[in-house]
Amino acid sequence: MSKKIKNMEEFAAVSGISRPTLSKFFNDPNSVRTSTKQRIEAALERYDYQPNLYAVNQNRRLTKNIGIVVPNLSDPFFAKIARVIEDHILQTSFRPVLLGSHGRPELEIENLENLRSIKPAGVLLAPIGRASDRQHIEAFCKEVPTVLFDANIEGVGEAFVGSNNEHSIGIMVDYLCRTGEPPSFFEMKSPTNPNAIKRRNAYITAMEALGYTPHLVQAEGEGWEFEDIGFKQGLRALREGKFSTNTVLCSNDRLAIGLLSAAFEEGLRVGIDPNCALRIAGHDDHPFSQFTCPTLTTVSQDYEAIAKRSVEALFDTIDAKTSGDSREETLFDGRLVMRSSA
Amino acid sequence: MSKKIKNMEEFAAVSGISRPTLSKFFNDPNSVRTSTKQRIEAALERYDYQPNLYAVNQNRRLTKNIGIVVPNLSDPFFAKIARVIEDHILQTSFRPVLLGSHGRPELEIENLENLRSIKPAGVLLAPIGRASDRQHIEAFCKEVPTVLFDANIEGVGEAFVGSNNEHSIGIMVDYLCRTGEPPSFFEMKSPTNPNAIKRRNAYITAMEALGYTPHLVQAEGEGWEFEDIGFKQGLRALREGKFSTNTVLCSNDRLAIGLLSAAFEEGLRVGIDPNCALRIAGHDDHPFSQFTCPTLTTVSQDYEAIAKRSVEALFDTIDAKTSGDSREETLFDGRLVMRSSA
DNA sequence: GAATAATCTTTACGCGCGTAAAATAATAAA
DNA sequence: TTTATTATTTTACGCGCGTAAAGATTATTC
Repeated sequence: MSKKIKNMEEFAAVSGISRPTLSKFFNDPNSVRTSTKQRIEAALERYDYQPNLYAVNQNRRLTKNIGIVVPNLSDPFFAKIARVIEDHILQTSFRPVLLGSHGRPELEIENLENLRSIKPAGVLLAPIGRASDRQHIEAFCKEVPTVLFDANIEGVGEAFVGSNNEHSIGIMVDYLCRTGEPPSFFEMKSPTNPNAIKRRNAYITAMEALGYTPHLVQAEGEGWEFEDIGFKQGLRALREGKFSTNTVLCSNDRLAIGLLSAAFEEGLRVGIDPNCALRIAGHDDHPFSQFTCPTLTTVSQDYEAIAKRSVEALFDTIDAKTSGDSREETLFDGRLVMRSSA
Repeated sequence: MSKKIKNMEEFAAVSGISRPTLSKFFNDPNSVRTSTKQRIEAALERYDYQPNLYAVNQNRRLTKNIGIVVPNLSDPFFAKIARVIEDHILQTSFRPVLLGSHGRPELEIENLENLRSIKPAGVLLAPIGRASDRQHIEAFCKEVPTVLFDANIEGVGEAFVGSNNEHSIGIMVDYLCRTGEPPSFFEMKSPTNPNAIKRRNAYITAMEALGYTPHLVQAEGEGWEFEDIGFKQGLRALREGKFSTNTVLCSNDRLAIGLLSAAFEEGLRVGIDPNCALRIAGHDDHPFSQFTCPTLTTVSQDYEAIAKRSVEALFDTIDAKTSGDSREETLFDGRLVMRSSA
């Protein structure tokens, strides 16, 4: 708790330990003898010193940084999964570096460029999706071990970890059909996210398997303001009677939250009860979906499993060093979360 | 679009520009003659080179990094304001480094430590609040120019930028009293955030000024799961008839969202209409408050102004170099957002 | 076209640390 | 205690870039 130490040389002088040994210690405290380790730690108590991050990393080919890039940190879904991933990384000797792309492909690329300049050991990337600059990302993945999560880009990155949309939409459609009228599917007309496409197809497949005619209701609009789009386009769809039955399955929870709001505006009672006019279901188990009115029936993505597996997959490829012979795709099944909206 | 360049020396060779000039260019492209700049930029098109970040910064006393630390990135309020701040910084030659503390004071300190090791030019910090390690933060602020925002810690940092809670609670109480029964105040019993204390006091003052008796309803609970606390404790308060009138002003929107959900659960109609059983108002204009059912009447914090002023204040102190003679506190007035819940 | 100013090149050193090699010291095994 | 093993110290060099100084080149001005 005293004098400020400038560099490792100086710290070596005051602590009575040679500089190379200190260097070893800071790289891995257990690589030195226990008695030495204790002496160093005692000295660290008394003197305020930490190695210069920039000098430490300048000769390293790789650092101990792991980049995390998500499309939009303002979306609680990504905030949540990023948080879980961060926690997993913090439990290792690596450090997470979290970047959000604000939904903008240019920023996504810029984030990757910036990451490249800090020479990360690896990167976990949830691509924006359709709008992403595939070429650029592909080039990046060739230089830095990268695992994609949430949104897949075929053939890019060392691995992909995400949700099994076929399964989750399947169980939801089954559930809805079993307990009431078959659902229409409410989605963005031109979704940025590839999961949306998979969900649409899964919906169609599931409906046909049950002998029903699929019915898509597509919302116009671009961007990430899903609640707003869900509200405005949902309101219009409700007024124009676009939904073929009393049941709507939304492509994601944020759209569902908007639709819920629109239904309320229209004075429509939403819920599973027989005296309700509408049933609405979502997908993702968005952090807020348990507080909507009524609470939202949805499919929970397995955040924990996706985060854990993504991190594992990344460390696997980092350790293996053998880049990209086999690209593994891991999909986790969702879980039906029955609440009161459907 | 070709050969990979290892270092500036090599890039100097292939581009025909001397290394010191290149160094100048990378520090400020406009510090070299236009013709030279063009030659360099042309070479950059053909060769893949970017200066080694670590080598660049190792001799600098300060880097071009600005740290941003918020209590919790999973809270859309902080996600949003962080996003606006990031945008402001991106418009300068500085780069934002965003860190969330997951609501944990240890992580907050760790984030600051990590920031210190990257030698940021300055830091924008929204402290967790009561739980924050004041001593540690104070010590940090003495080394790195730091501007606090959202939550104030008296005397710490070069400046503080936040909301004028007295004003915003004042106008809300006025509005509620003018249009119906005077409100109870629903809040956390022991809030982490200092704004909560100010809002409580502002509520009491405003009520007394209007000749009403203040009535506090305090929710037990710790942590950041405000919606959940608002729901559970709100449900109990409703059942036990804890609210003295049909009107409730919540300390923040997330609590209000929980209470809204509880009211729905209890079959209570919420809204400004005469045939409704309850009026609920919030504070913050949380991104989701326009999609609740009913939409939430609240006070909008001036995100844009707070973000802008915070960044300005930080650059002021960075430029001035003269650390902390006068600590400036800037408060922005909120704006009443009338929607349908109250 | 010469004089002045601005810019560039050459040369050289330093930053703080990683790390290799050889010598020395501390520990463990015999 | 001696020997074998492991850990530490000494010495020395390199990483990629910032930057200072002095001389050479270019642009600007009259």
